[in-house]
Amino acid sequence: MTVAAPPRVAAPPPGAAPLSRDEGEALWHQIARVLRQEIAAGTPAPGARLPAEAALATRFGVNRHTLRRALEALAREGLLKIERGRGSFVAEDVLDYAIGARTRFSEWIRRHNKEPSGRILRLEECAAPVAVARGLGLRAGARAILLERLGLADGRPVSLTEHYFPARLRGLRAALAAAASITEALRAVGVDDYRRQLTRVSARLPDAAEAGLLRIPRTRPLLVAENVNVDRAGAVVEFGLARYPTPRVQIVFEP
Amino acid sequence: MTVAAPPRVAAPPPGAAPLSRDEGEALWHQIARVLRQEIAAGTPAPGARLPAEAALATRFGVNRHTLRRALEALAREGLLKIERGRGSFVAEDVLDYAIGARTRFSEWIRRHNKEPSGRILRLEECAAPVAVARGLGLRAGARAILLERLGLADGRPVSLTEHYFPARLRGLRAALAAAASITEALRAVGVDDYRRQLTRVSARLPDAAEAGLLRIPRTRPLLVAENVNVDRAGAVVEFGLARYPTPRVQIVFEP
DNA sequence: ATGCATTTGTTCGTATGTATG
DNA sequence: GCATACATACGAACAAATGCA
Repeated sequence: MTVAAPPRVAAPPPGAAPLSRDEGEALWHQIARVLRQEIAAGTPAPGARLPAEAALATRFGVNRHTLRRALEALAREGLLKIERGRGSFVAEDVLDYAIGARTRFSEWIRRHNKEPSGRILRLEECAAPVAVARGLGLRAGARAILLERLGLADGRPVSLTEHYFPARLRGLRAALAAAASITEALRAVGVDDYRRQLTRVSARLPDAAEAGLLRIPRTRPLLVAENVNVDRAGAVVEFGLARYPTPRVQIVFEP
Repeated sequence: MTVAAPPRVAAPPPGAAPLSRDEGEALWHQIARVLRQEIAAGTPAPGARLPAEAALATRFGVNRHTLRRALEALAREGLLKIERGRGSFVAEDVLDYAIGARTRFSEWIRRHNKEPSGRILRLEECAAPVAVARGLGLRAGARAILLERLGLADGRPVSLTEHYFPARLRGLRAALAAAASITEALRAVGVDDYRRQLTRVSARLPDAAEAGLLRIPRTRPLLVAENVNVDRAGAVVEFGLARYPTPRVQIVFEP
């Protein structure tokens, strides 16, 4: 009675293991398992876009509905982010930056089981911009030492920081050039302890240079954190201006 | 774009008080004073773009150089932000949101000498999304009470918040509908004190609905703060998800 | 500014297999 | 055997958001 419709419309998967169409595991469940495995293996990488639903459906030889069920499941698990009109993206693995703790960059990165590295972009004496001078408690245009640095975790950029120091810290510039960390350089000029006094957080879109250095599109906001560090006596020793790419980095505050 | 009559270089000002060309106060100084007054009066509003320099020069009947001196002065004062190729903008008056303090919305706004108000957008029982359930310490899909609210300061939107409460707090939904504040509603169901346990801050671009409610362009990032509130015994009583428009709002951590 | 291509979201309809009573 | 309910799977078409030239 029924018209003999073609029962097998589906194309076989090209290279990978074929899906079982037996009565065992549902197709969408098998697909989710395969994708979950691939994401865990690192391809596609965090933040990367998956092929379009139509393409994936073709790859697995299923209808788009079936594939969508698999994606929805992964999105519910938090492994994917689906954005209408744009595509599906592998979730970023977020680096929590704990404010308040006396954390050095390398410690922060290592706590997330990643390898820290960095690159000094600038180290110079300059006139402090207005906002910086206010933070450092200097008059506008006063001399300051500026260190700009790109921080990486497993080779991926995660921070772009400007550190301003009052010029009264004699020898600091040379110490910064020689030392492996800011803490160490400060200790070399007699500041053996300091703490974060205040942090102000905002966000904005990156300019072309920032986007290039941090390897993000210009539509991805930066978290911008200004902070003031003081020594034990309460004197300001550093004004920091850190830019973090979202959503790779989050700032966490735990009183 | 062009105003009524730009025929001559030194046109008289159209509607406002004329500038004095005596040897008293410099023209650019008078112009700066007028603009300062207008900005203080609220038009143009914070964040708004000023007319182009050429248009302003015409309005005051002065050369563009003269006008630029006035704008530069205002920019140095921090009242304006001049962006090459884009225009001059009235500086946003930043609302510092102090994290860590036990701050209620109305207190926060009043501390900045503005009048707080708000609008409840949603008040309903729903299944907690994954991230929320994790924050509340519930299993995924558990029932929760959701309150979504738009916060305003002097009529301008400054926050868009979702508050999730565990359904175990019986009667809370009615209390929220009746009470003027969340603190009050919680007290009505027996939670007489709570504190912020953790705050996680990120940023992203707004979707169309968020941009509309907060009255910002879609290219202006939001600060997104997730926070967990616990009662005196340490039990979670609220999971909050707040979205603040930048740069109108900054988040400040002060340990 | 406008239109176009791409991509996800939604809603129809159809068919099949399994479990239940 | 039959009716029902439910999950699975496929097909087509359209709606809506996005990005780009």
